Amino acid sequence: MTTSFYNLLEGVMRLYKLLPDGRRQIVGFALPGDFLGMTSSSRHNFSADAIGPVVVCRFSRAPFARFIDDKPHLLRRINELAVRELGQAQDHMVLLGRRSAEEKVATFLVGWRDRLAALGGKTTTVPLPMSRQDIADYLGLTIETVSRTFTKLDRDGVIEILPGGISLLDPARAEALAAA
Amino acid sequence: MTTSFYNLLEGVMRLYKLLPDGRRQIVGFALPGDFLGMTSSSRHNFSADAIGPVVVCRFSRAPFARFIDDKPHLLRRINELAVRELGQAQDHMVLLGRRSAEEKVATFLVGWRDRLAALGGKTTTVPLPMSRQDIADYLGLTIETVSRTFTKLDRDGVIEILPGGISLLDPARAEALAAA
DNA sequence: CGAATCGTTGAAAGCAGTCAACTAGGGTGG
DNA sequence: CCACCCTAGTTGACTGCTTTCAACGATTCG
Repeated sequence: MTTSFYNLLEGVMRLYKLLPDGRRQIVGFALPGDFLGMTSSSRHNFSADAIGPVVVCRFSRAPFARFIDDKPHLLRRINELAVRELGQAQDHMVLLGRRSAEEKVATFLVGWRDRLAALGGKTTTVPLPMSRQDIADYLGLTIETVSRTFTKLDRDGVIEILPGGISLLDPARAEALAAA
Repeated sequence: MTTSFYNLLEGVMRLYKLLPDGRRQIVGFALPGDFLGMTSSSRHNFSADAIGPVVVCRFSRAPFARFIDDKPHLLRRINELAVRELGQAQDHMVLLGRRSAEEKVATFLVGWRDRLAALGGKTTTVPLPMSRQDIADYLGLTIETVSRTFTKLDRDGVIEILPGGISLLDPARAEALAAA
């Protein structure tokens, strides 16, 4: 596995791991600006693929490592990035281990909105380029449970289901469900 | 939170996060040689405490950061550590999101045995210094489910429950359940 | 010897999973 | 143009794994 480092410039990617029997856990979604490839270096079946068209900036591993050696400043930056990702991973463990389906979905929607907002988008309408199966595999649920929970949040007036996304009708209530 | 870095020299610690309502997720156990404090720097309620007596080597954050700046070599080491932890975190996400209670417990026992073995211990008898509640909060289960699963594995001849630990009677079967 | 804590076990409930049918778009080819 | 199919998503009925509630046993400690 001669993987490389990537900088995602445009599009959305899913990062996941597979069990031998096919069960999948998506460990994260990547958005433009995200840095990929740190973790795939270590052993284990780690995969990433695009959701829709993407533009990436690819760095061969070895040359990149050499390049970094000369720039301790850059290494620090990489390190901060790894630590941030580690923190996000820990947050996600809390979600997977200790939250209900409704909390999971609400947390996902609010978090996804915030990430898109940070890239400079509107905050009420939230596009969801990934499939329900992707969301299910990210939240440790089944596709049916995700669908039912979306419907419930819609009926409750928290969100409105739109083609290709949702609208956060009641952000406060959604954030309450996501309360960390 | 002026936390510091720590190097655990002796003993066992639990690292966890709490939800506002008290739900707890243990994100990892630390053993001698483990490096703590990278993630607690970032915001969020992150806690760590000792399971039994511990000996740690403490580094104040600021001086340590300055010290590192002069040693790019050391920074690389730290970075590798962070990446390794990130990989473990991803493995644990798979466990929390996609595995059954029995698989979770078996995976935990095999993994814990391997970590102890790496520190130079026997491999058949596995001491478990943490409580059932700790194990439950690590695996995203309840204490009752953990207890029942232990009992089941015992009845099935996979393990033998001992005071303060277990014996891996059938490592092959346990590893099959933990199959990653 | 209680009192307290930890762990185990049982019975019942509930949340999410499974199985299956149905709907809605979207693309293709006749 | 429309019939057809294929995929994604929704919904329903039911199952079942894990949780919840509760009692009991074991060990420790004051």
